[in-house]
Amino acid sequence: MSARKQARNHGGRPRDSRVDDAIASAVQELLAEVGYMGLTMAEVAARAGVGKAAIYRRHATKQEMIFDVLLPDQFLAVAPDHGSLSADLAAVLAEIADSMTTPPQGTIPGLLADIHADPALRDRFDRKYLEAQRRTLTEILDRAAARGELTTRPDPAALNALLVGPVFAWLFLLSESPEQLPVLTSALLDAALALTSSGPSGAAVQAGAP
Amino acid sequence: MSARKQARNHGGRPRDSRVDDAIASAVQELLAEVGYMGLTMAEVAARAGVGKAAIYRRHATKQEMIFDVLLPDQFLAVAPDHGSLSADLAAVLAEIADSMTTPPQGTIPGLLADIHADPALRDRFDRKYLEAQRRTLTEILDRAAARGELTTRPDPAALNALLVGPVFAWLFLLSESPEQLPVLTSALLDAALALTSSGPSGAAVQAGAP
Amino acid sequence: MSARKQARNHGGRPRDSRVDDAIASAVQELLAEVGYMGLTMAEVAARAGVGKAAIYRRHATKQEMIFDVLLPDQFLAVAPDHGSLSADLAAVLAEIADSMTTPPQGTIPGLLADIHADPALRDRFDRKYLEAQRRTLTEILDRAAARGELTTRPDPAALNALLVGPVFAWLFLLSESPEQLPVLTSALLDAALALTSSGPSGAAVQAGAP
Amino acid sequence: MSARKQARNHGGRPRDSRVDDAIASAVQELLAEVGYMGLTMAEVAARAGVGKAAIYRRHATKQEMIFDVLLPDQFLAVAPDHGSLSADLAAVLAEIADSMTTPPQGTIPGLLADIHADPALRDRFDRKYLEAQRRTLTEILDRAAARGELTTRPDPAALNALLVGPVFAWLFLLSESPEQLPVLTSALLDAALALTSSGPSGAAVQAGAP
DNA sequence: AGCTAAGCGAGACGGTACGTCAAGTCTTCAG
DNA sequence: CTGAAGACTTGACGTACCGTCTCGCTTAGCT
Repeated sequence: MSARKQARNHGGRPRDSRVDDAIASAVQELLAEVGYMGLTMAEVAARAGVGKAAIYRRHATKQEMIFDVLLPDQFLAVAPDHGSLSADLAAVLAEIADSMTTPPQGTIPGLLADIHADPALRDRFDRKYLEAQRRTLTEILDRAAARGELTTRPDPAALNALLVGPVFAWLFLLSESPEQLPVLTSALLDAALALTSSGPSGAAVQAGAP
Repeated sequence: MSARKQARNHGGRPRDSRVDDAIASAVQELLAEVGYMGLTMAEVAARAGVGKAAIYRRHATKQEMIFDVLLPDQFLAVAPDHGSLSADLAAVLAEIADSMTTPPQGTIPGLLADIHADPALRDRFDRKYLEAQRRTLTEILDRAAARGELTTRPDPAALNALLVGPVFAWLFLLSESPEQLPVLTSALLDAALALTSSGPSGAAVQAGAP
Repeated sequence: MSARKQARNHGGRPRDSRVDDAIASAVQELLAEVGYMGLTMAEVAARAGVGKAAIYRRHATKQEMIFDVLLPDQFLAVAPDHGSLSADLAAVLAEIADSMTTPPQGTIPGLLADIHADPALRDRFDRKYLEAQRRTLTEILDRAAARGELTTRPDPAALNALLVGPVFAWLFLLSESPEQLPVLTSALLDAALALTSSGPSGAAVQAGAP
Repeated sequence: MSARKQARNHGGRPRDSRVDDAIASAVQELLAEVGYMGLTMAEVAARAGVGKAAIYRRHATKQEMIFDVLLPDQFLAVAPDHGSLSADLAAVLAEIADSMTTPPQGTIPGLLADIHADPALRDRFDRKYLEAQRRTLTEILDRAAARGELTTRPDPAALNALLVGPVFAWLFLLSESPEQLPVLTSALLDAALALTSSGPSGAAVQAGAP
């Protein structure tokens, strides 16, 4: 996935997959030790017991390297049927929370900034994540519609933002403790479900016109 | 607010306030032109027609400078009574959306990363923003309670995350267009209000046990 | 002489001449310790207690730095009258020998290679050295002609090559000991004077046609 | 001559002599195109249609490779009797001039620098060239002495330096045109012969004491 | 009015990381 | 074992930026 172009399986020494692993491990360790900004390519190379050239052969820039290492290839790729809309959304929410709490502390904001700074990275992020996420949510909504659980069908992007955003905000904007995440997620689930059972701003209209 | 220590009112030439303005303008312009990562102190100084020392006399680091320039001193500081919980939340939401769309494109993620990288900046962010935000939300909830609009009182942090998170996600995680923000905010308002009128996980329980 | 452009004596912090000296000393020391090829900019900077940028502000490349440091500004610039052609030539020869034995062992061949590899350096070498050398030799020949010491006026370039070449060859092609240089120079002086007192290839003609 | 160790004539595939030629040609071409410093092993291999390993199997280092390719195996090895000292020296001079003008422009200074930087190369240079050169010059002087052409027998090293040095200087120190070399060599021959017919510093003494 | 401390633009300074590139070694597959 | 291909480690290069310091000058405000 990170390989720029896997050499035509003809001549030449093949890439050593142990090098990929060593780089990934070194990045993970160093991110945990020195943080996102403190990470240097020289240190990654040294820690991995690898030359800098071997890194740049795999990742065009430091930012791409971190991106490749931190972001797992599968993300919200599967949407197993849990039997109800509520259970499906809870599963999605759990996976979102997981993907934001597993990387070393403080790397997500750095990564996000780099993604916004580099169009190439942004494209890759889009194709790798957002697409899968959109697909999964659509599937879940389709199933719920088939079950007759939906009064109204919410905008997929809005639902996506509603699920991902608060978790991100809890962790990185409000700096609330990850352990207290359940406080958020249970409330969040209610809120999300509310979107599926009432008119598309009905509450607001009612509340705004007493 | 940005002055590190206003000179002992004794002798010496006073700070030139035109310098502060020139720096702020240069930062704004350059952020728009070259992006967050492309900003250099030398260029800011040159654009502002100012020496680098004059900048560092006012801001301890590059990150602090951007922080000082981008973040307005007032943010959610006031919570005028709009007559109903729904209207109050709508106002808050509007202010949040505004604060995230006015800075030059792509600066918010960079700023957030820097805030997470520097404890000093994080402290300032906390005191300047989160505190005011918490206070404002509490006030609004108090008023709503007094009006009898609350069935249950939601966790303030969760409500905060629910309001701020989706807007942030819409703009910076999903890269949806700022013009389409109303699509999100109207749905979001419904969802937020849902938290105030039903049991703390009632919907989930009901949906989970048909 | 090495300064690229001495800042208009207007604003800005002036160059610190101690930095120039520190660089020159470091280069000299390191050339003696690790040789021409073993010299690295990082080590020069470290030894001089100076940032690399300070070096590159003064010298465009590593090669130029060595050139600037090794080649004294004055070389064969003066041609004091020693009273006779022979004495003048002996003085020139002594200065040539001196300029080739004072730099750290083995730096001259490296420097010469770099001069041939870089047109810019070649130009500077030309203007700085060859010109002065030509001028000086011409002067000496003029004086000798005025004294009536010249039967024939030799080609200046040929005389130049005849004086410089053997010393260079002795030291760097044949690797003979510098202490034995007098063995060469005394013979060389005879040979050079021979060019001034006989017809232009007269000896060859005589020898070739006995 | 260039092979490091010819494989034990035991089993295995024999060296392909076409590879040697391809390497030599590639080096010659590339030296002419990109110069001494611009030459890279990767490019040599590519141009020769050969793997880098095949080069290193034949030459221990880049410097040795160039040395092996540029320096012909025979150099001043033979000293055919031309009938007179003058003619013999003229022949030697011609061969010297030839050996310095045939390699691609500017490679000689680079090669010389490398020889001084690497003791192993220096040894090979010594044994391959200087020895043969000394032997040849001694032979010529012996013949001249037998013919009675020598008033005094000059130091062989000094004579060597006197012959080689000016040619080198003309081409690589003064950057005079190779076409004009005859201007130098004719004068040079006179000067060299002067050493053989007068006292070892007689002219200098005479000139110095009028 | 003069003194003085601080401000000011300019830019050199030490330091540190980046990404590139070359040398020489090693590893695969094919013959 | 030779050969081509190319990945590997090592380490220098030259660039860029940060935050500090130094220069010569200007500008208030206290005495």
